[in-house]
Amino acid sequence: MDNRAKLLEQALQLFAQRGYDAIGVQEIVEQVGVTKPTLYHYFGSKRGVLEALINERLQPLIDQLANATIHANDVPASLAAIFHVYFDFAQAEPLLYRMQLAMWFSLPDNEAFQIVAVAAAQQQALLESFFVRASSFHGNMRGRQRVYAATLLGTINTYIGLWLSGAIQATPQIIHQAVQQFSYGIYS
Amino acid sequence: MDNRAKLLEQALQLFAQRGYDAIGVQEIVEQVGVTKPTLYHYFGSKRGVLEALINERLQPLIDQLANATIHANDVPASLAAIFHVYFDFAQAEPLLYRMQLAMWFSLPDNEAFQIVAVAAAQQQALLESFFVRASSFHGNMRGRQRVYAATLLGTINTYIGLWLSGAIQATPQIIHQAVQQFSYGIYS
DNA sequence: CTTTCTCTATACTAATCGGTATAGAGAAAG
DNA sequence: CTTTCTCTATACCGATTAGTATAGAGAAAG
Repeated sequence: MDNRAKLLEQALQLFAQRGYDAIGVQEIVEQVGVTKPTLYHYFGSKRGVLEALINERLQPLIDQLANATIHANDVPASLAAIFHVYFDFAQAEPLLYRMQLAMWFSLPDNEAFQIVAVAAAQQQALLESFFVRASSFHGNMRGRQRVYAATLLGTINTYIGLWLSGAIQATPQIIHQAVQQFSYGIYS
Repeated sequence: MDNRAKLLEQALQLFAQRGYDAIGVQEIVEQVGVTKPTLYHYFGSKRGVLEALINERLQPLIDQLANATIHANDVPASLAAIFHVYFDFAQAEPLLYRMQLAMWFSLPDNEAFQIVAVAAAQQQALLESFFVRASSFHGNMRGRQRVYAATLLGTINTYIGLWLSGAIQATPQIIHQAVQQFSYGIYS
């Protein structure tokens, strides 16, 4: 593992543990065993470190979400697929997901929020366009894409939060229940 | 308004805008027009400022929640009351609620999280004991208080998030829908 | 053999961080 | 009139912040 990858990994560990603002560049390079110019060579700034982390490691989630939202003819099946994408990703990258979640809930004027907001907007857009297309099959969805997308993400994150804290397991039954719970808000 | 109240109010504005870690003590006192020893006289530390904010301004939420969770014989009515407590409080103190929410989602080793965690644990405890008492009327709830409390808070925060962002209004119909959506995860 | 390019260390900057020692101003109490 | 208590300012503390100027080591290319 080269220094660039080591720095990225260590930054993730620290950001996910104490938060972006609470971590100094010095602490990252010390734990890797290099010095600051090395970090600034690869990433240019502290912000650049987080941007690289988000762009490189969160991209698979976006890609798989794009895949899961292509078809909108079988809404319940697509919803299950979407839940699976998030659960699988959170299980594969728990630290990254926790960090991204914390930053998404951090405040609008915060630097970390602004960086994560780009990736969050992509997810929101994919989900909204899915609901727009689904509305050609379910008339009562029309014009509610934004609320649906946000509620869906809220439900997903509630369950992932429960899983991350060890309160539930990520069984197919639980995922099914989460889908059902969200669906109740749609079809009613 | 005395200096203590001014400092508290300005700290809330800044914490809710850019986050606890991103704000320095200097910035708070400058915007109030006093100097650091004044702040340290009243609060002892930066941490003390946030603690005062949480203890004094978040207490009404805890109190009203305690009220709404006393009776557990009519579960749907109590759930509606709980949702109302949160919605009313978020409407009365939008900045405080946003800040508390961001800190609750910040990471466990973060200082702000540890301060908010106390108040969050009180809410969690009130909700859990409500579900425990409700289980004497609904047998299938037994042993699931923790998951129910977390899911309920997740649903509430999803809807409050939607309201804070202007995507929905806080109508009785919306609150009813939120209660129904959460209930689906319980009774099934 | 020389030049060029990539990477990394030493040593530094100005600014800011949370926090404090000291002192004084003003009101209250004796 | 004096003492005491509450509050606030000046001026400072050592530590840390993000970021950089300079230089050198080592490999690759000519």
